[in-house]
Formats: sequence, C-alpha cells, structure tokens
Amino acid sequence: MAGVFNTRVYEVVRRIPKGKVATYGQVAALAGNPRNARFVGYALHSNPEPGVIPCHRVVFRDGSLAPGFAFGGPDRQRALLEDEGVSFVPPAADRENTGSEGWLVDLQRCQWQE
DNA sequence: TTTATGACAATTA
DNA sequence: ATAATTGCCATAA
Repeated sequence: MAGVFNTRVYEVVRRIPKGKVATYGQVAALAGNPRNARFVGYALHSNPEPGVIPCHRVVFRDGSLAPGFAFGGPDRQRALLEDEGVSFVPPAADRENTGSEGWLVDLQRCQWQE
C-alpha cells in the first residue's frame, strides 16, 4: 500500500489510550523508525483516517501541537484533550510554546507509556 | 518520469 | 553548555 511506515503510524496512533498523548518521536519509534518523527505528522496529514485516528493525541516533544494544522485549531485540540482528561500545564516560560494557547500537555503525567 | 518539500527529533560540531 | 545540521519515508507538483 502507501508504504509500510505510514500504515505502522496509523496502527500506533490508534493504540493511544484515551486521556493520554504521544509525541511524534514516540509514535515514530513505535512505528519502527525513531528518526521519522517528521513523517508521522505527514502520514496523519496524508490520510488521517477520520474518526479512527486521534491525531489530536499526537503532540510535539514539547507538549505543544501543530499550529495551523490541528483539525480545527490548537484551541480545538486543547478542548479535546481536556475532555479526555489530559492535564495541561502553563508554559515553563523558558520554553516558548510552538503555537498552542500557551498551554502545553503535561507529558510528565499524560504521555502514553506502553 | 524526477525533484522538492513536509504536523519533528536526535545527533554532531 | 548552545547552535546548527542531518535523517528518514511518503506525497505532491
């Protein structure tokens, strides 16, 4: 099909439990390619399997998400994650948020762990 | 058909 | 310690 990696990513993202989030790097690593974090997002962009793959649970290593490419806006993603029980924390001021409302997912508590 | 770019992360200088 | 570069697969033009 459209590449093994792509299919692998979908499978991994689909495994992310509700209330948890995974970073691109983690998904890429589980997909078998720890260096392919870039294509993880591209895979979701290419064929996000609407309704099947929770793209909103995939966030940056910093805890933020893709600004402008979120299924409706970063604000929308925060609402979805909060609704699932994901904890949000204010920016560390040291780490400038990539595009969220200024709030980052608490990877310390909500990062998906296999 | 080939070339260039893309939701990032890790490594090396 | 920080900064800049590299790496990987797939898709679009």
